[in-house]
Amino acid sequence: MHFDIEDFLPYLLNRAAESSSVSFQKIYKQKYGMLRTEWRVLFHLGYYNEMTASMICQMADLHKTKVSRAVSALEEKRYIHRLWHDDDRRFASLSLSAQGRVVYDDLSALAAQFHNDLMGDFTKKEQEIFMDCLRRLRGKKTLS
Amino acid sequence: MHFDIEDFLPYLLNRAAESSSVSFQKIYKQKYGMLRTEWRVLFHLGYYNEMTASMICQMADLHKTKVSRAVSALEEKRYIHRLWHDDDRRFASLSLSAQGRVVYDDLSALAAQFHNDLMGDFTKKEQEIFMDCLRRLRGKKTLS
DNA sequence: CGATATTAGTTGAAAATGTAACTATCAAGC
DNA sequence: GCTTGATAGTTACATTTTCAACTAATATCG
Repeated sequence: MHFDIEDFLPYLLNRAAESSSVSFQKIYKQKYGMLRTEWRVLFHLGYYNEMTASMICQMADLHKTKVSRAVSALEEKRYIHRLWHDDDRRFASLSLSAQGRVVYDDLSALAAQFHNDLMGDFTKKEQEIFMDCLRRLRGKKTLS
Repeated sequence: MHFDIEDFLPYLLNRAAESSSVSFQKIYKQKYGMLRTEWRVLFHLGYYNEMTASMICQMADLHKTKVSRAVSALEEKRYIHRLWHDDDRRFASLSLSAQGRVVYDDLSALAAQFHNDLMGDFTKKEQEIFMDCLRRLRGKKTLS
């Protein structure tokens, strides 16, 4: 079976992912001193309003230690609140603070714009297929 | 402008990239004790036969310190040779050793199979568009 | 030729990540 | 109620990565 380096999917995906992430990273890093994982947690909270850390782990495909550290960092920046449940004191509801909401509103607008810029070159049809492939790919594990 | 979390391209790309890379990583890690960057350098050398470190940096979108360390690791594993140029002693030609070639042949065959498994669900048309989008995306920098 | 600038690659320290072990809380079975 | 097992989240330590400073060799320009 022939191996073509420029077509190897994990490689192509990684380069495209890195390329797009690094450009957008500059924004949240410069403006708000956030790391990639922090931005990821922040936008989940901004979008879904209230989640526990483990919900974020599941939805965002992040390891719990990464989330734990991002949550601490975001709390220190005063971007989120953490409310420990009274009925089950193992877990806490996480939600954006007023300040965190401002940051989210700003960044999510920029993100939307960034997304559209990236997609701008593609036709509607291409966009659909592209996104669809990406979604179907995620979570797929082969050669197990 | 609306921000939809499940459609945000860098996020989708990252998850798809991570998901596919992590699965394949198990293979070269278990069989040959290689890191991701080492596998990346190895398959460039296997494919292009002879390159300098800085050529690899460019082509593979890797930072020179990462490549430098990967090259040292691969040399220690006896998978590559390093030949310092006589006419310009700043740089060295890197190439696979016989043993490295065996490893490359094995892994590239598995990689090709892995790639096909990943792509298996997509139609020919989808595959084309998908790959094309990925290639066009790479290197694109927006919001500068 | 000699000073300065570039380029290839390496190294060390700091930051981030991954892994495994840990605490604390709750659930289930007896 | 007590033991055993699961779950939420944190912490410690080892591994990787990043960033900036470095060496060494060559190129440029007076």
